[in-house]
Amino acid sequence: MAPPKVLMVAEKPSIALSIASTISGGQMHSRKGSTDVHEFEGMFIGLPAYFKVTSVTGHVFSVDFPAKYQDWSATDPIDLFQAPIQKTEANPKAHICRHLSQEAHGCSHLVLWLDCDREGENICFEVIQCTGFQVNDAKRKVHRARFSSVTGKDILKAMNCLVEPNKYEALAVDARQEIDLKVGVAFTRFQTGYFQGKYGDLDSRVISYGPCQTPTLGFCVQRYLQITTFKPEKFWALRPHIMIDGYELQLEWERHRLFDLDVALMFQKLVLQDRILEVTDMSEKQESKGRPPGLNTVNLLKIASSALGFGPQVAMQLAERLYIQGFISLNGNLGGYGHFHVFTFEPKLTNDSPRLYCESTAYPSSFDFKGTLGALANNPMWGDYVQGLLSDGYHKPQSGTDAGDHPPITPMRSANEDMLGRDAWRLYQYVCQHFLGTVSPDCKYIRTKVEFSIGGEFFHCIGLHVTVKGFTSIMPWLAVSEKNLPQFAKGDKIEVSKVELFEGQTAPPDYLSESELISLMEKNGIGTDASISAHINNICERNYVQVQAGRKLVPTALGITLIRGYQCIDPDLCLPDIRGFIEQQINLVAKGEADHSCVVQHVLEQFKQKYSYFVKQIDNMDALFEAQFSPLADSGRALSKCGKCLRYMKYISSQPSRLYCGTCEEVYYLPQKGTIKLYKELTCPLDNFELLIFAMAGPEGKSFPLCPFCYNSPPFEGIDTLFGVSKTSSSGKLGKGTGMPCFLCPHPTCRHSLIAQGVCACPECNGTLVLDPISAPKWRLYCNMCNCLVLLPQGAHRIATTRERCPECDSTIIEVDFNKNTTPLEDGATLHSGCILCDDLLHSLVEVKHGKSFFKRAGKWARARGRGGHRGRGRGLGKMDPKMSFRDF
DNA sequence: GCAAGGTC
Repeated sequence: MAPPKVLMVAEKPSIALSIASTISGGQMHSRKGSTDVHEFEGMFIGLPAYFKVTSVTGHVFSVDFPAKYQDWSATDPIDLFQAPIQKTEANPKAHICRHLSQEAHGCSHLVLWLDCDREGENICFEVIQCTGFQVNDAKRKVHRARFSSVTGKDILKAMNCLVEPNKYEALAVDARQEIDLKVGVAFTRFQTGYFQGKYGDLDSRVISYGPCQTPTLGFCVQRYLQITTFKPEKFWALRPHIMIDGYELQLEWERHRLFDLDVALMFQKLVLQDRILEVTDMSEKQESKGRPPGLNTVNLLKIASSALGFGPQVAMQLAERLYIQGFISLNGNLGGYGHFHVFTFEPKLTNDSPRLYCESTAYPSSFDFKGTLGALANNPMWGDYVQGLLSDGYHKPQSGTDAGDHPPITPMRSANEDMLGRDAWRLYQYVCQHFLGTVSPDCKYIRTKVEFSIGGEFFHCIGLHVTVKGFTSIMPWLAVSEKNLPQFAKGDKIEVSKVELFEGQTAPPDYLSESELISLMEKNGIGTDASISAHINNICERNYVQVQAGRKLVPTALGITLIRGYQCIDPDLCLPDIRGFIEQQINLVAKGEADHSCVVQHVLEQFKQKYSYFVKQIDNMDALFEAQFSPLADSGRALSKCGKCLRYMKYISSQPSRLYCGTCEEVYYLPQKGTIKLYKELTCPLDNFELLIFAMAGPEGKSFPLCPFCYNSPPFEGIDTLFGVSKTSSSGKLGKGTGMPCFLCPHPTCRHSLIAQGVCACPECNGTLVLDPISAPKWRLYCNMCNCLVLLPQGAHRIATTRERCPECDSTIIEVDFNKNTTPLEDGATLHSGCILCDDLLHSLVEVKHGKSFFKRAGKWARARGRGGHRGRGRGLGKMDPKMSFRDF
């Protein structure tokens, strides 16, 4: 009998590789798939077995509303609270579900190696669903491996005590997903619709709300408000100076500072009257500054922002690259674990008692410090320092304090600036310095305090003398600065040289730094180490805050107005506790103390009430918007004439760009990310609106006419392809700015429709090549569906479509008026019409240019393709297969 | 066009 097959699934490919390497001892066969699969023979529960180890890439599924709730105008957001939700594949193109189902075929055991956190537990059940295993099936068993790090020791330990996946924890994640989706989307749709329908200069595509992003913004605005409401106060401080051996020394006042000038003056007078300082006490204390604990993701992001000037998103990208290239290990959810730990697993380092590491700043007991140090020993930058550590003995790092079950970020390989590039090098350098810091001695110094009295007042000065630099020699920015004091003796009497009355003023705090924000988010449980950067990025992209010099976060008028609005309607909405509340509720589910659907119902009911109240009170928030923003009617410049009232509409250029008819109070969205202008005062034959020309950005961006009304409300049935549909969205959702330009319009007689401007079938897809009407003198056709471009005879005076069709291939006959200096026609004739496929002259003058790649099939490309019976994607642009996309007419 | 969470 063949040995049983065991399928093991990890959360990401790198962990699958580590697990397979460990269990197989490196003796495995790997093959490609949606994700790699590693196969080998071994023992499972005491019997021979055939193993297959593969992975997912994070969540397999994500939640969303069904299609009927996707139309913003047709759905009242309050209905979303009770709406059904559905799970769809998070990345349909990756076919992870199919992959798992195929790999599971014929397997009698499933071992779940997903990360040991709540999200991982949830992914376990996603995997179970894809594989077709059942949790309580005695014949095909499901096992959960619980590992605290991806080290050889922990992997083998987990293999030997497999448990069951925890349904409660998975359900808690389901609950969070549903709550976040419903609350976020309901508030976002409502406030977007409300405020964008009234104001023209909000400059944000969407006025989003979310239980993470909004409190994040709240922190920034809170600081802003502290600054603007700050009242400076004057204060005074007495500063006596003494001269010793020609050096002047300034003493600090025990009272620090006073806010009353008269009182300060009185003390100054007392001191001046006495004139003699007496040394009343001297103390020396041995103090130390501890070496840092291991580096975790959040701290790396903070340092990257505050010391290196990299935003969290950039820092994550740099770190990921360094990880992939094997220069550093990563912890948290960033990139997983280095294989380093697996392959250099040394039993002799593990004589510590076995222990679970729950802190992401703590190193696993099996961490190979010697190996890691050895890897850095030849580096010219800090090689000497490393040699010193290796010969004098490195120190055991501090145990960390942060939660999470991942080992710290450490260097893996030596590198120099040339290998990494400037930015990555700076980050890598920090990782190395930090790692070396964690295994260096603490910094030790002696702190001397000398106390004085004069005129009944007390003063002091402090001296610092470093005895052991320790880790500060590799992290010099943390060094304790030496401060020498002259020799004093108790009872010494010294004459003051002057008694300054320093006048100062209290100052407001600075804007919140990104690094402070990250700390606040971490402290309040807003986001995770992997998502913190996304939330910060979010509030920047939505134009709520701007990152200014020194990575300070300055809220915009929009950000401030939103938060002030929540504060006056329902402050809970922007407080960090809102996340805490959700978290605490789903914790009950995770612990099995409350039923999943009861909790979801309960939490949603509360948010629904908050939502209703918010909608009811929106006037209060609107009063703040009114004071800050301009009504649509006052915004923008007059552009196209409305076909209903025949008055000019206003073009609102701030995103989302749109037209607003003040008389009809209607908004017409436009295609986004391009320029728009009037199209010669031409009008749409259907509704009389003035046509516009939209030009997409870039030299190859197509330009096309559109009718503002038709674009938003396609006039014919069966227009299932629209312009501007998000390509990344699986459900083909419609959004602002999607619509029907003239090149998709099937109007039979309009000069600008697909019928009039279409020339022939696109060689790349099912679309139609249409004439770009304003492309002169670089005349071209573009596909109305994909990005295929065809260059027409260059420099022609005019190129236009005619109403005639080619008798051979049914393409539209085009008419070309060549420039008389460059005309290819005999006798200087300039006018020529024909089919671009069948007319030899025209055909020789066209080139296909598709995206960045440029190709031309030796002048006969179209025919060759047709005649050869080539069955590629779509139909060829050939005379044997010439059907146009308007064949339906 | 919308949330937050994985990871690529």
